[in-house]
Parts: sequence; structure tokens; C-alpha cells
Amino acid sequence: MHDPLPRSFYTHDPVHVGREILGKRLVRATAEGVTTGRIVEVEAYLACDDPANHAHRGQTRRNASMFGPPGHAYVYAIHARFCLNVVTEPAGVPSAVLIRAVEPLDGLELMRQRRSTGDPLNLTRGPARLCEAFAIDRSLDGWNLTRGEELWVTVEPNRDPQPVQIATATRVGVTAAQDLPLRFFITGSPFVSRPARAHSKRRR
DNA sequence: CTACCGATTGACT
DNA sequence: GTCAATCGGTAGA
Repeated sequence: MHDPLPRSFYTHDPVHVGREILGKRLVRATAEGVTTGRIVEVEAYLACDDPANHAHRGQTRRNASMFGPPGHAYVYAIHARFCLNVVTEPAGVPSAVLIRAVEPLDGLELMRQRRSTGDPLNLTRGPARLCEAFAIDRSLDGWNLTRGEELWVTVEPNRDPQPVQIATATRVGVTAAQDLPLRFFITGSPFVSRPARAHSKRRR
């Protein structure tokens, strides 16, 4: 029931994995307790021709996890915060799926302690917010998500193996390749970090 | 070593 | 809608 998704789940391109991981459950277990959330928003970062990918200019200490095996975490720091990715495709192919938002399910009280808000809508809406609520930092960079310990992803046990309805949009915050349709989210979820950007208001 | 900058967030007009 | 705090990573001297 809370078995981790197997390695084979991640051995595909990040667009495929990103769409498939929507509706799955992210689980975090620490000494403080367990928090879980339903993944509702992700972005794909491609191994080829994607200048927004941190690995676009080759391997560095920071992005090394993306060059490792699939099914491991890539956690990076930005603006004094952390963001969680799952590594996709075979080792050596640097691609990943950024987890941008989850719907909080278990451990709400623990999330409130870790965040400065009690509002369920703001607990895990945004990549750095969910990392704070789930106590995810760089110590989990490279973590094997298929072990089923500390941090993993599992099937959503209490919902139908639904065909979730998926919306596609451009990625948030990137300064390169802004027009690629590589953000995916569950249509209508109030826990998505932001709606699809209107074409006329495109940032530059 | 210094300088620059970002896959963000929260506060504010 | 706008704006800046924040700090690790990276590039370059």
C-alpha cells in the first residue's frame, strides 16, 4: 500500500514520468513523524536542448545527482531555499521532474510547525514551500526514492486509479526556454502554485 | 578570492 | 500587479 514506486517507473523521459507521477503520493518519514501529500503539479527538465536545465552546461558538484540513476532525488538550493526533483531516464542522462506542489494529506500539524502558516492552501503550494513542510534539504540530495525509507513516492491508496485530468502550461520562473510546455498539473486543484499564464502576459 | 545571479517566496502598492 | 531579501553555486581574476 505504501510501497515505493519501483526503479522502472522513473526510467523514462521526464515528460512521461512527470505526467504519470501526478496523483501519486509523496511520503516523508522523520523522527518527528510522517507527512504525505498528493502530487498535483510538476515540471520536466529535459536532457537535450533545454537551456533551463541545471545540467545544460554539463556536470558540476551541484547537479551531479541528475547524472546518477533514476529514482533518486535531486535537491538543490535557490534563493536560500530548497526544491525537490526526481531523477529520470538511465544513469548518465541528466533529466528530472521538479515537484512543484502537493495537496497535504497526512501530518498537517507537523507541516504547520515547520512552516509559518497554518493555512492548508499555503502549506505545500510551491516547490520550496513543500520542501519546508516536508523537511527536505540538501542532505537528501541523491537519496534513493525506491527504498521506501525517509523519502519516497507511492501510489495513492485512497483514490481510484483515476485518469487524472492534466493541464499543460509553461514553466514558472525560468529565464531560458520560457515557452516550452513542460509544466503539468491536475486540472482544478486548488493546491497548484499558479494557474496557466495568459499568452498576452508572457514574461520576458 | 570577489562578483554575479537564480527552477522562490512573502510583503507590499 | 511590483519588489527585494537571501545565500549557495558558478565563473572568472
